[in-house]
Amino acid sequence: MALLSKKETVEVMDKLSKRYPDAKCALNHSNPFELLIATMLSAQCTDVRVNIVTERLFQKYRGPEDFAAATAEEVQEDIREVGLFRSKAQNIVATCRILMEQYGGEVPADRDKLVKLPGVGRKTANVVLSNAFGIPALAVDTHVLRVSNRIGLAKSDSPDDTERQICRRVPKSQWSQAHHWLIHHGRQICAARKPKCEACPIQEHCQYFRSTAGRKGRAVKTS
DNA sequence: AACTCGGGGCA
DNA sequence: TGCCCAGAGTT
Repeated sequence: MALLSKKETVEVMDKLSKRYPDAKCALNHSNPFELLIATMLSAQCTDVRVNIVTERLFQKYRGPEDFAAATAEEVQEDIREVGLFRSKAQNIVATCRILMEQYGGEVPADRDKLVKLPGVGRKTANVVLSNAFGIPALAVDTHVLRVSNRIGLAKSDSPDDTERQICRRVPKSQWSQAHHWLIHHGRQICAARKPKCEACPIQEHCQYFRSTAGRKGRAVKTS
């Protein structure tokens, strides 16, 4: 099965953008520091209140200097309601102290430096690089991998290869948004287990849908 | 590449 | 309960 054509790719991105106009959610921070913290907080968190908690957090802590001066226990209490608060509070405080001590209170626009921060991995680093600094990086998680391969935006089990293939077809100006569209689509519609193909905006472009049409209800291997 | 830690959501 | 993550860190 061939990859999507350039023209089809443009149409798919257009439809996803119209379907998920607010897909950026909590990650819509142009400020690199707030984006970094918001991304760390929302990682592995499916609680929609994470957006509210994040905004509230930035009311209290204005910058890395405020987090660096706080205790992990204090921050933990501020983010308690969205879960995973223990390690996250520690990581946020530790990361901010490093920012203050080693990077002059600024978030480094460098992947190697970002992933050395406690609690910051490859995916968080890519989100910050692409969204806050406009640096070519597209974080490929399980959702992006699955959706991309189903619709023919990529054909690979490797996140790195998939990233390259997507970046080769999607205009650079859409990289950061494409990431959120694909993730959002993967959670809301193109789920691993029971994909809601009947509600899919890009159904006619999807190779997976064509290959499974008329076989609804049957267990389908998805990965 | 495979495994562990981690807390919540959901069937 | 068991299974699954808008991951990271370690081996």
